[in-house]
Amino acid sequence: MFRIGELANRHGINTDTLRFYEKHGLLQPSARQDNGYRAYNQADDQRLAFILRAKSVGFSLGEIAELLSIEVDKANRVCSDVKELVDEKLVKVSEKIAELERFRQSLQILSDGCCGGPHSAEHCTILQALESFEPDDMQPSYSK
Amino acid sequence: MFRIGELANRHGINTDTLRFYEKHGLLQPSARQDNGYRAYNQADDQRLAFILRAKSVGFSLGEIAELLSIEVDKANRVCSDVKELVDEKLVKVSEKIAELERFRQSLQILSDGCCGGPHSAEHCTILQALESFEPDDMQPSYSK
DNA sequence: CTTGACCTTGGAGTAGACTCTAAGCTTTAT
DNA sequence: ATAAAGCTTAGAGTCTACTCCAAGGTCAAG
Ligand SMILES: [Zn+2]
Ligand SMILES: [Zn+2]
Ligand SMILES: [Zn+2]
Ligand SMILES: [Zn+2]
Repeated sequence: MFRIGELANRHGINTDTLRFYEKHGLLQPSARQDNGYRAYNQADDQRLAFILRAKSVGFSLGEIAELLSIEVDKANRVCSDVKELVDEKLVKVSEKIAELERFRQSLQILSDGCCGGPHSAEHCTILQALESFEPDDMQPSYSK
Repeated sequence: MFRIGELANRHGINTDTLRFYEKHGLLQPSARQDNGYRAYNQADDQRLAFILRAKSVGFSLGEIAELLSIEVDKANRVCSDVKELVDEKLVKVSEKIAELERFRQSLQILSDGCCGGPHSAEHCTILQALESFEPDDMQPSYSK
């Protein structure tokens, strides 16, 4: 049995984070001590490890909640349930990468065109581009 | 001279967004009509276009404010001032891409290891990985 | 017995970029 | 004349993932 500080410490996180996860339904301590302190057991520790691993591969807390709900009901769930979540996330991450890649390319083009020296900004190609390019000539940001 | 609705319409944005930009110092209407309505002129229209183009290459509103402060004082600024902002952003965007690429790779490995079929989730390699692998060791269940 | 570390709670603050609401005035169309 | 559309303001709400704060209870050490 660990108290909140011990558990937080073992995982290198803040006690506030643990209370935050609790409030959002991700991790309830399995018991309370007589004095009201949260009491976490081995299973809680493993659940937290699961949460942190899922975070480390990019899942949001909301997505982790879905993953956990499958995990605790494994026996009645199938691979496709799990893989679907992973693949949906893969799509979201890939789309975000694609958007950032467009930004990167546009910024690189902007950067490459500018001398970067003590040249007056009145003729700076970066400012000129931002002043007059047509939106279609630049990669538009996608709106969700 | 345009009223707020017209300007918003011409640029495909919301009037609230225009008021928001104003409150945050990005775009002040050059005048007010007698009835108190905001009156935007051609220069305001161009400044808005600048803002939207900068947004489309990934700049945040705070960064756009910096860009604008250089733009309006072009004569006393130099290329390096401008390029510096672009290059800093390029670094930030590249870092974010790198992080997302790591997520993508981990997710891909997770996805590849799972059959995705009607197989019981009790033996799902994705759940097993999240339950027990160290984040750095995330590997497919089979080796290629 | 007091100090200090650790725990409790509810609630507020942060960042970013809007988006919406309420209450009310102005203009346009019927 | 009246209703719809558009404008005004200040301020609140949204989303994500914490992080911090205040006021106070608990516990081991000196
Ligand atoms: Zn130059
Ligand atoms: Zn330049
Ligand atoms: Zn399977
Ligand atoms: Zn599986």
